[in-house]
Amino acid sequence: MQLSNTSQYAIRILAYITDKKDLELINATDLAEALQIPYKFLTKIMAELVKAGLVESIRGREGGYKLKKNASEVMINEILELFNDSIKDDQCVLGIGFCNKMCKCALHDQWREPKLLMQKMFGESSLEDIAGTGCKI
Amino acid sequence: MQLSNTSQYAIRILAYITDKKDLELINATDLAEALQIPYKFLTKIMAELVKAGLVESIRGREGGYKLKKNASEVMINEILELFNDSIKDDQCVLGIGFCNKMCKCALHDQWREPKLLMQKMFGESSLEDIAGTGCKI
DNA sequence: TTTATATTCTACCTGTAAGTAGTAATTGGA
DNA sequence: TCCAATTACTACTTACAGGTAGAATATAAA
Repeated sequence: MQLSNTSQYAIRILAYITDKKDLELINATDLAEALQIPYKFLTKIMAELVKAGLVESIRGREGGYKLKKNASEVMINEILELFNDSIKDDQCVLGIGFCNKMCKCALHDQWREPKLLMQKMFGESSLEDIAGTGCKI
Repeated sequence: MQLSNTSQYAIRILAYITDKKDLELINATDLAEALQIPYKFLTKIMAELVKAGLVESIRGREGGYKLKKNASEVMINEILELFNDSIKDDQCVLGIGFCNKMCKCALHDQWREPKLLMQKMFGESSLEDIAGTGCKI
């Protein structure tokens, strides 16, 4: 009942970059240090974020990363979808692929409300919304 | 953002046994068939449920399984704990072991309410409560 | 006592997420 | 031009959940 490490890292990385938007570029070494994410694993995630168009990268000396989209337009859910971690409507707590309106699992109705809250949380929070809050790691 | 397959199977198995409590014993073959769980994997889970004291097993011909505790006294959460799948108070959506009151992650406050709902759902629903509801698989 | 039907135990296989290693490609500055 | 700093790419390793295989053990019935 947790997001994957990769998704959690990705959200934290993007929130951090958003928060530091006064800096033109942030490089992988600084990100890994600040967010306590293994450097090599971080660069792997960054490459996916670049490929997905969320982040722009500048290679070579003095290079680094910056947000490509407006932080207020990037919802958390968009990040989760990249890593197949978003909460689908037909996904249920005892589902394993079986659960639907015809054949409800035993916790189907109780699961509805927390699921909706989580979907709302991920669907309506933008990077800008979460960037300033709380600790950075 | 899902329970492990093992936990989901375990809950469904126990709910099914609860629902069939008029039968004295149910064997692994019937459970696997009825719940569409791979037989060998099911027997592995059953052995854990027996060891945990939730289920009693009778070996040999005409053997099988039955609930050992009263179905109204077994909360879903007790099952989840067996498979390290229960929702801990200090577990957070972006946590990875970091999140606490001193250093909140960016979604800490938004996570509170769905987490409480899930804890309530798992902590206050007994096998008896869920046994009759919905489809069996 | 033998046999068929059960659970139990130990070991293995498989797929995937997480993480690591090394090298290639790019680029600004000395 | 050359070097150092940077991202990108490819491949590998590790850990673990999920699942499988086969033999051991137990027991009721014939």
